[in-house]
Amino acid sequence: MDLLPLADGPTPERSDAARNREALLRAAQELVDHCGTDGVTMDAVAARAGVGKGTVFRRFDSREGLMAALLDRSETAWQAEVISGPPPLGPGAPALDRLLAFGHSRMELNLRHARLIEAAGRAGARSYAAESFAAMHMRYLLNELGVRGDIALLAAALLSPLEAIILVQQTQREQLPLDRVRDGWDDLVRRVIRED
Amino acid sequence: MDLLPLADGPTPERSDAARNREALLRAAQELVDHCGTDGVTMDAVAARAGVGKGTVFRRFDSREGLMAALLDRSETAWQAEVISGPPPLGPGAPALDRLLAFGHSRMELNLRHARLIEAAGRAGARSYAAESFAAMHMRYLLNELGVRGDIALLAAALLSPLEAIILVQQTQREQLPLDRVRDGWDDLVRRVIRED
DNA sequence: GGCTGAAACGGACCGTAGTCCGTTTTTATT
DNA sequence: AATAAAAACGGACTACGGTCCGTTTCAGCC
Repeated sequence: MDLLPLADGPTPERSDAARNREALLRAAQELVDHCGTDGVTMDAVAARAGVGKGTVFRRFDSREGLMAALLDRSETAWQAEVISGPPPLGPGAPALDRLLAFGHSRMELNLRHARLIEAAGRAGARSYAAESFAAMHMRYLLNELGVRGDIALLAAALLSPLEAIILVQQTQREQLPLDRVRDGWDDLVRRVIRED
Repeated sequence: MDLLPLADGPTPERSDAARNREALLRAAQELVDHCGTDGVTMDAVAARAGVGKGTVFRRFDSREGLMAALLDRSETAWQAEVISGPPPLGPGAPALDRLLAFGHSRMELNLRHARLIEAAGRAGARSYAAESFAAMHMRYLLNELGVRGDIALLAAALLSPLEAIILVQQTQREQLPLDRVRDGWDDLVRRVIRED
């Protein structure tokens, strides 16, 4: 028999490629921290990582892809909290409490990374995609609550107002206090899930 | 006494400026029609309108601003329908019927202009801004329905799922039938407005 | 170690958004 | 009609995202 592993998916990354990916992410993060999102030019990232510009594009496809990769780190950490962190965000609390905590937490996360999310454009569309973790978890919680109806669309409806672009509009341009926005979302949730 | 008119706002536009604005909008629209949104480069628009590139930026600030100006025309037509068109979108129908018609109509509009809206970026943020016509009308209808609570936020919550970026995700990437998305929104509305 | 093919690299190059400033046009005034 | 200030114009110029392709490096095999 041969030693080919059974479908290990796409070819594993070559060592220099992996090294450069790390260096590039590092460099990009540092640029975000020191110079803000606008300071993250592809040339600057390449230079700081000590590689050629072509390499940046080879690894991340586009500036948006690079931004999305940056986002992905905090997204992963957040997912871990939802899956196995302390309640009420993590498991152990009643479903409604978890749902509200989920929304509040998502709200904070999206606001904190608003500029990065914007810069990631469509590549940063990680909330509202049905296959996204956030959408799946939202559907799960709605199910737990015994909500009837088109769960997928209800989940999307509850996630939409948590999108960074909406929250920035409300809290920054319209100067609504975050508390009020949060309470408004809670109210929305209660209206959506209540029985007749 | 002097003849200064009482605050006629910002200086009126000079004749050549007005002429060029028209020519530019025309040129941009033609480029959208013939070459798609991507074909609308600032150089192409300037060339087709027979003016210099600097003029395009002077009139519209940025590519996003130009796209937003294009959008503004259909937006205005739509507003006219809502304000004075035939029911149920226009006045004369029961508030709930108007609200549902409003959502369906907005959904179609946003989907039809999805690419333009994306290209307009933040300048195309005409739906979810509280001062926007759509938000104001939504608040008005919710009031008519006697809905209690934070009307401004409820309006935003009902408008968010109608954003082009969400609808494109649902109908194109996830291949949900438009009917289903529409029904989902109707369901959301009924849940939100119903009394306890 | 040496070979080989595939993968990765790098940086010159291209297209486009946006800026800048010297020149031209408009409009109000006399 | 002449004049002058303000506004608008135009196109060369810059910076950045993205591509291309000749060169280099890696990994598996003898």
